[in-house]
Amino acid sequence: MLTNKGKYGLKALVHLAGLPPDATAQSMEIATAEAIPKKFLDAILGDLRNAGLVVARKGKNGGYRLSRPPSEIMAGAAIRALDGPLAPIGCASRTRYRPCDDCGDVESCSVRLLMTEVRDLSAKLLDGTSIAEMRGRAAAVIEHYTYHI
Amino acid sequence: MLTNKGKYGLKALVHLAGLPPDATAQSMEIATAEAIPKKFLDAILGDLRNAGLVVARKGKNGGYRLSRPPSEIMAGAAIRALDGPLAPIGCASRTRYRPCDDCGDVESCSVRLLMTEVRDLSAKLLDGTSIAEMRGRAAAVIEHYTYHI
DNA sequence: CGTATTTGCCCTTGTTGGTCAGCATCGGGG
DNA sequence: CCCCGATGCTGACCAACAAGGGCAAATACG
Repeated sequence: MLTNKGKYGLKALVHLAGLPPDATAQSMEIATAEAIPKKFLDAILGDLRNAGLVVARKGKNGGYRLSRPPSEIMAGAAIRALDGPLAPIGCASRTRYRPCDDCGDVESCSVRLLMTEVRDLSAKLLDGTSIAEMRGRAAAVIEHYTYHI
Repeated sequence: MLTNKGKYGLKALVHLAGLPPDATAQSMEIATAEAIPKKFLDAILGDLRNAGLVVARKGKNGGYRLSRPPSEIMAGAAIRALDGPLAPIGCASRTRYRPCDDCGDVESCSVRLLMTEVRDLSAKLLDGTSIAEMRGRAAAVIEHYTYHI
């Protein structure tokens, strides 16, 4: 599941990707533009900073910017930083495997076998899609509208 | 995310799929065999009954059995009955669409576009995998072990 | 140097998932 | 016909997510 935390975080990253390079946006600006509760966004941007995806500058004219070009920041990395593993269940995670205490034989657990397939499909997509691509696709939809008014 | 509810429910269905046709298993038997808290399992089997996936019989020699052959019960249906929509976020669900109140334009929301892809991949897999297939794959792993002792 | 501004951190409050305990209810068999 | 054995239902309790308020810390600018 994608929690509100993950959703807001992705939106904030896409917002930052729309800024000119090396420009910063303040949390208040992002919060109003994306309709995100400001306090919650503060905590989220803090996590993204700890994960090394954004850099923050305090004081006047401070704010946040992406730590790398948006084409090098993958959606999967952001979701992992905010919501934890991509796998629908801990025992199906490859980055943060945690066995269920209720499976007798982990290797032959029918649920785990299926959920591992779900995880692999999701991870392939999310780790292969960058923030720049997310922004590009949304812009393409807008353009499609404009052409068909 | 797959909650414990969904995980336990799938395990219970796979357990029932292993019984001879028209045989019933009591919740206590399933709970001990699959290491599931009994009371929680009672509620889960109740939901699966309300969803029409299992049928229950009360009284002596009562218990639960699948309502249809296990090849006709899809994992996706069980997860939807227990954990809700397969989509990672409500606005990306096709069966139970719910708009986020924070997206201005739903159609061009970058998060929704990406999560719709995740949902489609997951749904294709989960709605295409039956309880019988889940059981079969787990059995195949066991067999693989036996051959390589 | 000091002050306004903005991030960074802690503590509190409501909502949801997970679990347990007990009581109500139904149904078959002696 | 009634009683044992099973499902079914309600309420209580604890942990995690969601969100908000207040305060400390850092930094650019006058």
